Amino acid sequence: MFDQLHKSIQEHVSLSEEEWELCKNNFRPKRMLKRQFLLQEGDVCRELTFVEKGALYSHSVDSKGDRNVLRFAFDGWWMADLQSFFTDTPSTLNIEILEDSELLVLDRRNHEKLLKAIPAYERYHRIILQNAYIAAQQRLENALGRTAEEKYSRLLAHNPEFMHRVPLNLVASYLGMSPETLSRVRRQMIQSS
Amino acid sequence: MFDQLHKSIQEHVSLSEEEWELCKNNFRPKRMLKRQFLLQEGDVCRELTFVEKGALYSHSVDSKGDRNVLRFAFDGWWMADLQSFFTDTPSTLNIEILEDSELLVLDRRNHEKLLKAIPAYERYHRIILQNAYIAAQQRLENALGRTAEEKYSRLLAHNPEFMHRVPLNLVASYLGMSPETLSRVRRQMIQSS
DNA sequence: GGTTTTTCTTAACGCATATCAATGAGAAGA
DNA sequence: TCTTCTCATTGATATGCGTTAAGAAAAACC
Repeated sequence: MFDQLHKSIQEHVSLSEEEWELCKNNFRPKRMLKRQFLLQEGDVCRELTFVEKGALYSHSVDSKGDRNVLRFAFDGWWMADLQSFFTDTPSTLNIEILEDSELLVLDRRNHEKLLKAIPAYERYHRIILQNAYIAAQQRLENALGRTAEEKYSRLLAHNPEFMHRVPLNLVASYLGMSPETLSRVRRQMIQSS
Repeated sequence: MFDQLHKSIQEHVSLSEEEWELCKNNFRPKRMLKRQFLLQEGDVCRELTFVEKGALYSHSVDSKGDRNVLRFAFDGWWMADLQSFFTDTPSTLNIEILEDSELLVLDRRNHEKLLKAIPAYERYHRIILQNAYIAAQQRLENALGRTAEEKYSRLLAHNPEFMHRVPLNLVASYLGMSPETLSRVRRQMIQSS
């Protein structure tokens, strides 16, 4: 039930047995089914979510009513709207379940309790934020000023797993292109190989 | 010389007098002039840079030889290629000085020393990474699937200071559009107001 | 197994934005 | 002051990608 979380933390820092007990007791397990919403636009994001098993994605809806996929999260990843979570303001995002999932959720009071109580827990969060920030920068680099084909190639190179677990129309939105364009790019790349 | 850094840290955490002394003694002041490069593509980014006063920007050069602006940094902001810094691998980015600047630089050994020695320093870094990550997510949200006019409007709403300190062609690149398009968008918005 | 729903592909057409080319306006430097 | 850069603007043309619409394929459901 807590395997992935334990693994994720141990990859970056080491916790004593007691610290780990304290830590995991603050999380609440939660199962959710495909198509359910973990967070709806307008609600405050009150919990950090760790994905033990499953798949989620966050998206915003723009003025034309189109979905824009912001990110995905799979086994061992975190998901939340940090902006809403830390400022206690309504979220502009939706978080939807893609595959039936086992989640671990942690509210802000418990998160802050752990940050204060366990220095290694704060270090763990610094490190994963560091990595998340680096990934976000690289995604920006790939999103700005690139052709549809380049974006798709880079996705294949860096996140091939997306193609197996996520419908193509969501991948297209994640890449900032229409499903039709992604389809055309894929055909061209298959033919010329 | 260390005013901005002191202010930035105090805004998020509190350091004792000794801790602050220890902290600041690990930074090295550095002056740089407009057009100089703080980091060149291919070199390893060996230092975190804090901008006491001035302006910088980072950019990558794509396959067609075009510059893509990744971000700017002004008084009180940090700048580095974290990917390169933490993995000790060659950077794909250039960091160039926009205005004559006073910088404070910190190498990795000293950074890690401070992280270990001063818990509040690690907390400070967790918090600014959190904020940087939130900003990066919002920038992605604004970059994907928006028209040129929407992108510019949102920049005016959220980062109006960019327009005063940065040439328009760099702003255009930051927004992922050509300078000509930015120019036209601006004209239309002036006329219709 | 068959029906319904969702996802994916394909083609025709149009538009937003890039590109190309030229001019103008400041700022920097001699 | 004059010259030289850099940066910004504008118009003409080209094009990549979105949009629309239809159908095919695959998955979900009964």
